[in-house]
Amino acid sequence: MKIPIDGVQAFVHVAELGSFNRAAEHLFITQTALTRRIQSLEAFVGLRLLDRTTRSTALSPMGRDFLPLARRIVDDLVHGLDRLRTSSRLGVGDVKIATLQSVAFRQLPLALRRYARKYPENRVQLLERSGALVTEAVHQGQAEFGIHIQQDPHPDLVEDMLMRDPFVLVCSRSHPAAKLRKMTWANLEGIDLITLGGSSGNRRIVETQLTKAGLNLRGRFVVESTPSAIALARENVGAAILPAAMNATTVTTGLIEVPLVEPVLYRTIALVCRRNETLTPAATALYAIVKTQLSRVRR
Amino acid sequence: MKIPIDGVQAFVHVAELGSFNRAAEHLFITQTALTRRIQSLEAFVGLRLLDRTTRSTALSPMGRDFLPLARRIVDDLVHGLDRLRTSSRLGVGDVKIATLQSVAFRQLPLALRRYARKYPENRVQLLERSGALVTEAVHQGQAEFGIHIQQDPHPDLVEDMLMRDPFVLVCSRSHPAAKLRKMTWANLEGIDLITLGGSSGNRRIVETQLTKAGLNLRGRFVVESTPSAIALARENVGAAILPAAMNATTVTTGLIEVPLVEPVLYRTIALVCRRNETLTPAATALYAIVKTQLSRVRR
DNA sequence: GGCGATGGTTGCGTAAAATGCAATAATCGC
DNA sequence: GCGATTATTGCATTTTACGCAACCATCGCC
Repeated sequence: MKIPIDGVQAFVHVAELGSFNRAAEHLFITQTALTRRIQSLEAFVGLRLLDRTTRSTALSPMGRDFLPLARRIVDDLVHGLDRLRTSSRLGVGDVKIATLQSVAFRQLPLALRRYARKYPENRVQLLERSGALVTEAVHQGQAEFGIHIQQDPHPDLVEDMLMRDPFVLVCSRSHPAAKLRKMTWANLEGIDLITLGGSSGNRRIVETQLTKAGLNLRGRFVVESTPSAIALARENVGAAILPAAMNATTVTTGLIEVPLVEPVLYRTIALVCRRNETLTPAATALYAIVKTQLSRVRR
Repeated sequence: MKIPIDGVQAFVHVAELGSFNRAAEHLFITQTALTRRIQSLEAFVGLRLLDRTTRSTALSPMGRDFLPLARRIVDDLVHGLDRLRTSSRLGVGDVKIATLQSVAFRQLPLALRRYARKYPENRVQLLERSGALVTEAVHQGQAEFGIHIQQDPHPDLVEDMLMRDPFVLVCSRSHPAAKLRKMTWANLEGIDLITLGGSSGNRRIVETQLTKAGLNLRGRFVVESTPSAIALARENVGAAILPAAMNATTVTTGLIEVPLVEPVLYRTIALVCRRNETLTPAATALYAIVKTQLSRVRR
């Protein structure tokens, strides 16, 4: 019992154009085929929808009743499918992604600019989260994919490494550490530290390392975001332990960046999305741009 | 570029049941065929709508977007077609017909009773008109068919004769004419006549004949409807010229009916509908009942 | 950690449906 | 009446859908 959708479509066209021939043209089929479609439809429903003489065509009363519904169905179908098709061809649509706040304001803008130029129609919504909240947003489906710090892999999620970002000590030119070529974690002893706190993912990594180095001190200043940490360092109230990828700040703010070694500690930034879920074309496109863009960032 | 409606339907079922196997069952096809339908649809739109692993099936983001629309389309289509089908099988639906007022209150009730018993769901609307207004109502599509007095055939309409209804003289028992076996038109001279006026179709016929008989008199009383004419005759203010089919009145009201001869004048009652237009099943059914019912009325 | 059960996919032959061409039929306008 | 226009039908052909069987991947279990 197949659905005679072609018949319905044919019916709508004939009803609107008042002629089999013209309708056939519009549908790019022969008028013969059109007749057959109408016949199938009428056979299917068991009544005549179009009263046709050899000279003209008109709706029967039942056809008149059916036309509005038929028209709506066909329109919905054609437009709906069309929308899907164009979205697949052009990557049209809205995207929602979750990202670390630090990445959002540092590396992402460039990627978003490229994306915006390539797909001027599309909108992007950023969910700026810290630490595990990015992962959570992706997991719960609030975002199509996320940019987060790589962690114990969750079975429902897939990660895709973007870059390994070493931690450095950021301080003002006049800070005692500013003259060093590098700095060991052990030597941090006695230095006033500005660290990231809150639910930051960096926090977990850094504190683990500090403890390992025998420094049980938490930072003297604990802030919630990178921009605040930099502002404090600029005031020379201490030295901030930050990911190197934040380093553009050193250029624009005149701060010094000293590599932290023994060991070099990284945070690994990765793209994350749900396993076995196909992204929307718009998301796929953004994903690709973010990936090439962020993995080519100098380290 | 055929519309993959089967794919859309399959998609909806899979999305709702969460399983290819179950969806296939519901659609009474093999699961293989179902896979193919989904594949066609996805190929058509160019993107994945269902993310399926070997163990489970879920909507992709695009699929989620598309589902509501798809569901509506499929529902509309199935229900719409189904409604047409059942209406064709059972003659379901409303009917609007135009009829002479005289027929409406005299012959039609019986036919409508039969119709109502056969199709208890259906509603019937009567447009009671006189004379040419019945024809007009049909012609303009206000009624699916009509019961009118046959006349010059209009090219857009088709008539279907029901009965020939002779005119008679109706008068009270005490009226001078009540004793006659028959009455010629010429002999009407000097009798006070009750005739139908207004836009009545009878009026035209009767007046033509009166003129032909040399009686230029219009009726002494001219009324607009048969019931009024009968009421006047009952009061013995004159004799009414009426179609014989109205004769039930003689039984219930004690009036006498005298055939009018030389010539016997008929009004021909006919069904009328638009040429080349298929009636709705409901109308077809009513048409048939009216036809058998009214043509078997005794003359 | 192999193994059966479950669930989706693919190869291929067959059946069904849609299509187009050519011929036919019916009607309109001249 | 006759040519022009419009819908329908016969028939051959192409296209599509379908089902079976084999296959592949994963889950859960012993």
